Amino acid sequence: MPLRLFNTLSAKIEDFRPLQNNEVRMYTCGPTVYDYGHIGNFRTFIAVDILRRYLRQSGYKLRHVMNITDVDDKIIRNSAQAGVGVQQYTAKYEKAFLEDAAALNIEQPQLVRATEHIDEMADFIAHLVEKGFAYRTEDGSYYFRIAKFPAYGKLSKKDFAGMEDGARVDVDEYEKDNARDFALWKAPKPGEASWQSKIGPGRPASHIECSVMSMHELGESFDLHAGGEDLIFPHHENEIAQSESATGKPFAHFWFHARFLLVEGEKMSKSLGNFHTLRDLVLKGHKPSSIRYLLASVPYRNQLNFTDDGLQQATASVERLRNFQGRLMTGKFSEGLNPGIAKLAGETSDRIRAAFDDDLNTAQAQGAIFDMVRAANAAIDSGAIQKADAFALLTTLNQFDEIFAVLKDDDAPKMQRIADWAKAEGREKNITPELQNLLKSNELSDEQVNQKIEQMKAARAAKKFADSDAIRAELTAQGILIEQTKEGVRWRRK
RNA sequence: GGCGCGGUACCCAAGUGGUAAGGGAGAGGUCUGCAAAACCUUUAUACGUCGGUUCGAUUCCGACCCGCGCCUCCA
Repeated sequence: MPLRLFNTLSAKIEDFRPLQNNEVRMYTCGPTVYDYGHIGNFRTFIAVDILRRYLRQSGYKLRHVMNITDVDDKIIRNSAQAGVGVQQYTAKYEKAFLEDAAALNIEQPQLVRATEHIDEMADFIAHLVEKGFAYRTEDGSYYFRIAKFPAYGKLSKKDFAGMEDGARVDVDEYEKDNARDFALWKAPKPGEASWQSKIGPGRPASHIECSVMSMHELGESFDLHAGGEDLIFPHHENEIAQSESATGKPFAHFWFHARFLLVEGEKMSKSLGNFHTLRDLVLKGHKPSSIRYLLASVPYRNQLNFTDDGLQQATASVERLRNFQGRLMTGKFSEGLNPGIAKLAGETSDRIRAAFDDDLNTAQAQGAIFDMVRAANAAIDSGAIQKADAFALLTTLNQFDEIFAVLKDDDAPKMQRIADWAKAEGREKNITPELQNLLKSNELSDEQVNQKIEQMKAARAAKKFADSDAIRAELTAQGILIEQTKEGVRWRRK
């Protein structure tokens, strides 16, 4: 069964097949690096990451490009306020974004930057002017002439016939032929970053970079273009208009949009005080894996309500999966195979695949894996699991985690890095006791913990329970959770 | 105003024209020197309200109520 994906362009769920052979070419509208990334950003990028990972798991080769917008109005404004150059300003936030994405196990696509493609953009605009799709105004700005592209509105399902009334005309844009015409290139203004180019001095307007860079890297027609739902209009609509006018060919075939999330039931906004960057959340003591899991839990086209409670629940779910994995990896199983378990693992694997094939239904995939966890745990308890079974179960669990990417327990070092950043930035007051508690578990190395556990085991064997309890208490205080099970002592970092 | 999405148990959240996945939380239990953890079991006479279609609707249609999104910078 092929992957079926919702395509914003057709407004339908369609079979996804690459245009060329087995290679998927996709482009993501990446961040504008003017501030630290917030969880809304990361919901989108995690949705894309899930798509990306699943395409690879499905056997496709992948060419995935994402832009970094490193010049725009906000950047110019903020860097001026901060009193640093645009370059220096964006470098800082690009680095932060990439670190945060990595903390969330978001795989990094090939990156392209707007400021590194100024010449290509100027060429592209010149070409549009030649073909009559764009025009220059007296101040040296360039605009796209919407009247020349009748399909305008096909992505956002807007009908622009006779809809010019109500559109505001910016003071700076008094020379536009039509109020809906959008900027391709902005003439220089005093104090703003500006480039020399074959179409004159200035800087690229907000939509041009994605058209130019995506086609530059992926070709005039490519498979998939992704971003947040807010980009449908005007950003992606404008990209389509520019690109298809320039080439006369269909631009992206699939348009993938992630829905906005809510925070505590309301739209996330700075004024409501529910605006969370990833770093804020970590400083409050939330693990990156919990955040990723929660953001991945609700299928990308549904509204996701991001709450503190949800984060706790996600943490518990991840723990359960990790415990299950730990049981399988450390358990002592006899040689052999139980056909019932092999069947369970196989069926679960199919269910997971079917769930992702169904427009990336992550919630269904979770349902499948937890059904397996429950049945397999019961089987372990009853002694029905043998070595080959444990292996089969782990294989299915890994299949799940190749997409979800939450099993590996490396939260502590990631959180440590963010704590270190807070200190370096003079934000140590934002480091909560909750985070400090979690970081404690990072202080002991695996060897140190194992040593302590050997001491504890020895004390228990000698029935010196007071001694063993003392060691256990010490480890607990260090954030190390001890589990004494039939299969032996297991531990993990809290 | 235009276009669109959603309202499922205490919370989060899938899903289906034939009477409801999964997770969390609660309760009970197993294991254990104790504890913790882990594990198991259990928890919706019905899916916003009211009508309609149907042998049968939570699932289709209509109206209404409520929440949310886009139309303007925003992932």
